[in-house]
Amino acid sequence: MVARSNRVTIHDVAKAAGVSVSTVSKALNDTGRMASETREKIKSIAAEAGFRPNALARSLLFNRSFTVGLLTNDTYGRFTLPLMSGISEALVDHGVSVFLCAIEDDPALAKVHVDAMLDKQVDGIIATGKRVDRSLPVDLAGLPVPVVYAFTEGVPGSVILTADDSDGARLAVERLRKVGRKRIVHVTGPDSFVSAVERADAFRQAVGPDALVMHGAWTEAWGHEAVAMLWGGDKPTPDGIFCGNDQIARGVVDALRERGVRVPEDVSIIGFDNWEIFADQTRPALTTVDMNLKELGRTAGLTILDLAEGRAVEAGLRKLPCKLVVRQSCGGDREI
Amino acid sequence: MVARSNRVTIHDVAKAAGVSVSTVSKALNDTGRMASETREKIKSIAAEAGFRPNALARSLLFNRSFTVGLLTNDTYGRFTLPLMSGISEALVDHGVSVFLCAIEDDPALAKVHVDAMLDKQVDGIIATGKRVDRSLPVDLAGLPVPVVYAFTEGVPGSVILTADDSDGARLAVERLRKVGRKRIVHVTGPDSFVSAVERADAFRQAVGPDALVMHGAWTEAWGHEAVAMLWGGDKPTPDGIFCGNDQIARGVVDALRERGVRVPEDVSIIGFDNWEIFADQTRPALTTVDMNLKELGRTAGLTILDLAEGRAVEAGLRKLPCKLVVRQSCGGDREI
DNA sequence: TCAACGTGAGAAAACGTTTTCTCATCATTT
DNA sequence: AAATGATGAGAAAACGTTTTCTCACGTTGA
Repeated sequence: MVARSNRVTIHDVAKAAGVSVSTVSKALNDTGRMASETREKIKSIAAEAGFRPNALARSLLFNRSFTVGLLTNDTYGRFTLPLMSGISEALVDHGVSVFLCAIEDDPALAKVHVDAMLDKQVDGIIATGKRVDRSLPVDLAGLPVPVVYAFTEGVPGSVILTADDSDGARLAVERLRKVGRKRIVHVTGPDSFVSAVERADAFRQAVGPDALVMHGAWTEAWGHEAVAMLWGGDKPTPDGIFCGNDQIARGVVDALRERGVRVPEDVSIIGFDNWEIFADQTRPALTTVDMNLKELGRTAGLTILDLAEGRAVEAGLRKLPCKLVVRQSCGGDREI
Repeated sequence: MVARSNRVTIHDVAKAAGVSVSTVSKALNDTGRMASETREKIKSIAAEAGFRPNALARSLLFNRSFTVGLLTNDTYGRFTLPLMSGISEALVDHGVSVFLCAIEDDPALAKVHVDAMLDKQVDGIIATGKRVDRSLPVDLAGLPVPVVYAFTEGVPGSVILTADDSDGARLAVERLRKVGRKRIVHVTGPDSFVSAVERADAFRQAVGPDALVMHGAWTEAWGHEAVAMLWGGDKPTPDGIFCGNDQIARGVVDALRERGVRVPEDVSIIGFDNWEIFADQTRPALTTVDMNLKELGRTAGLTILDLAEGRAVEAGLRKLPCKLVVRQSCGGDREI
């Protein structure tokens, strides 16, 4: 047929132990009946030979590949990597490995990857992306394996996991209040993003009816611009700014410094995302909302496992809480 | 044994077509002898039934899983993601999927993942990391599958792929010269990094014996600090700065702006890494050296495939050329 | 008319496991 | 002494493919 490798199989162990393969299998799996002496002998011979069962053969038998696919169009990895990390962490204990497929918004490529995963009999597929209000360029409904959507739009009736944006906004406002801020504004991304809108709504709810929300791009430049607008007029300037992401926050902090406004003494800043490369490098380092993506990944992994093993899982959208990561940009970080 | 799935197998097709499984197999693979009429009929029946061969079964037979493992300790994904993207792109045409395993510098975790990959009969393993002069916390020598090291330290005698740091430095200096710069300095990371040293050496080679190289941290803060040092004394200030990464470059650009020094009119800046989130967001946007990590990934993928299929591959360190990505921070970007 | 040959298609083995079933042996009970 | 039961271990089937071998049948040539 084809060149055989030299890996040691259960047959080799059987031969070495002078027993049948069935006996070896039962010995190693602690099943069946046999003299405990035989069992131990076989175990030691197998260990010595470095025998490890071929997972492919077991998969074929059990119809379980102990493999899941992670499909993403987030080429940057901004959201995918923490998620992946959580998934992997949750599943490695169960002997499950993860196929990562980056599909770059290309429907044809997506289909190729999905088919390849299906052919390899993945136990399930986790779909993720870079926005919760956009779906991947491929239809995952009606697949012969379970699907979980994490941080991306999913079809109705499916399991969808996402971060609770409202919770994140509440956390931020709560903190700003706690450090004594009264005039709080929200500088965030475009209102075409559901996330931005949800946070803005929760922000208004928490701050009050006349709360100011400024929509713009998700960029540092918009942070600068927003500061120019806020400090440029003759209205009273804010003493607390909740930013829609860490890049905007970075822009805001830099712009304030250029104006001689002190952060956090004069104004408290809170970001969103906890993208460490920004949050940590900004001076002062950003206090920011963390979406707990790793935890989200862990949940996604365990959910797909439940599904794969036939346990019932409640369908629908499930929002996981955020957490606040306290650094210096908001103040109050020493009080603890 | 276990719950069977309802996937359509070759047996189902055979039954539907009223022939034997061997005939179906030969029909679909265009092998063997049979009436072309039979062949076509079987093909159409298979297509209609949506038959796709179970890759697990083929793998078992061929001793090839069409699967490779990517092992990384770069949790950030700064280097791993472009690499992964290239690997995947190169291999998807060959029906090969990629297991991604993030091992976070944990030897035990690494071993677990490697064992899991081996059990699943991966055709090869690609190791990668965050530095070319550090190795992963696991010994990959003597594995029963081929290993390729990409952007991480590998054992002697193995295949090691990395970016050509010297080439990158030469590219940068060449460009600075081309836009007319005479007093060029290099602000880079710690000299404990082989990459930093290699680039520094190539820089000196290109600029001349009295070239100034400043080692510091890989941070924006160091960029600021370096500018303070360069502009703080009474020596002539440089008119071109080659930075060791984009974060330093960002710091340098910001510090210069604060001093009223114009970029690129007065001073040309070139970064390293082409980390778009920095390079693109800096004002002016950074001209920077790109290590071609995606191409490196592609090469790594094809190499592991060669190895897996028994083709000879020359062992040793192979350095792939960099490329310069021209934006605005160096000037000369309109001349083209 | 008979041998040689070509053609179409199926049977069976193989890949490496696990599990069910069967069976031989030996000890215990009547 | 014969029947029963417990114990230890192996044979075989199964998972879904591919490939080699075999064979029946029909055609061609002498």
